[in-house]
Amino acid sequence: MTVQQSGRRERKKAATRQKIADTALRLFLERGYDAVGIRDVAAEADVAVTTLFSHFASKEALVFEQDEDFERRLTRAVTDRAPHEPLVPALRREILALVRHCTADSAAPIWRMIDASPALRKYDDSVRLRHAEALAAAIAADPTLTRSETAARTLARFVIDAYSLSREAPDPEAALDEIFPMIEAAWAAARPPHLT
Amino acid sequence: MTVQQSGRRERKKAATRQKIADTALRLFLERGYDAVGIRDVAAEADVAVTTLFSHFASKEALVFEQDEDFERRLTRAVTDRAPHEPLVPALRREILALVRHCTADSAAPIWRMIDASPALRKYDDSVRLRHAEALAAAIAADPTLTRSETAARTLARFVIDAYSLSREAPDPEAALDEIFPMIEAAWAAARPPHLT
DNA sequence: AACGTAACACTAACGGTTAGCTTTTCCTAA
DNA sequence: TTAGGAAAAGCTAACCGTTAGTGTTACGTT
Repeated sequence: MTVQQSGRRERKKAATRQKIADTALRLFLERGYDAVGIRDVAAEADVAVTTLFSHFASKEALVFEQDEDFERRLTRAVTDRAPHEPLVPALRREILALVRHCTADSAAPIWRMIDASPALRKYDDSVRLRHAEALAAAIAADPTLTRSETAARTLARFVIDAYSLSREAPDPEAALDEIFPMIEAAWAAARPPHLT
Repeated sequence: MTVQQSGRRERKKAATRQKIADTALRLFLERGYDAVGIRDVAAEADVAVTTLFSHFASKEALVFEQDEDFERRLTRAVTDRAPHEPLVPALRREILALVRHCTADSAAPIWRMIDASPALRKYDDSVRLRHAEALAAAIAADPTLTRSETAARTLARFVIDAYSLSREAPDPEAALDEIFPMIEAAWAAARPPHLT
């Protein structure tokens, strides 16, 4: 049983992970994602290739280092909202915040790089689907919502679609203004679950 | 200028492509997707590895050989529907047909294989997104639909979501019965485009 | 102080994919 | 009919992400 660690080990591990991520992002932005190899990143971060892969599951994952934050924020928008606050407006607020975060000037070079690389775009797609599943689980777990599993999953997909479509739109916030009324209507039309 | 070919070349090319696809699918189903290498497929189909990759962009593409059919059927459901037939019911009919096609017993082993392989699932996700874009373009091009570009893209995503969610559901057709009323409501709530 | 183990390193390989180049096969225009 | 052009296919050799196998170091515990 491992209990009560002083923390040096954990801190060193976190530092290694961060150094790898920082180095990777810097090299990718300097030379382009495709022009930088895993061996380059490992050498520049002064770690072994195997160490790099013990911290990140793939080369693409180096770019999406903080996607767990994204997922947590989404599910918390469901679970931590004020009592009796309607679901969809809460999700809309969170998606708006996330879209603003992604379209901020500081994040622009990263997203330009992602858009330029088919591998990264594909990875982003699959990440979004994972987030949709997590969101669906959070929605389905809310006892105040009397909707079926299928409706929960559907709403989750639609909300993630809103995020993705908004990011791609020329005017992201205007796109959200257009998409979320559609989602509201869809959610209102969702049937309650069958009681068997 | 190249014009008027007898067709032997094209037929041979199509035959080679088909032989590769058939061999690949057979080997994948016999031994498992991960257990069969590209070199195995090429050898068994009696072609060079480079030839294989001149017909298929990736190993995963071997499994999704006919995804262009899928895309064509979707866009035609929009463009070839009866005059003044409402859009969403037409799409619903087509999605239902496609879901039935995928969940038929004959297709079951293939989809079991896809579900078992993360690489194939990921590829399927990206294929669906491509189809959503094609569908969005078809919807946006219909002059009888007075909706914005964003609304068209949103509807396309929702429809593709319906397909994907339905395929994964325990009762696919019941899922469609639940999801499409939501899509109807969303489409009804979509704003007409701004006239500038 | 000694042991267990998590983190990291090293080498070598595997498997998908591509570049570079040659050969074969088909089409067409003289 | 044939010569020339080009598409299709072939071969070799490599690139690059990723992993297996096997130590080694550094930390935490007993």
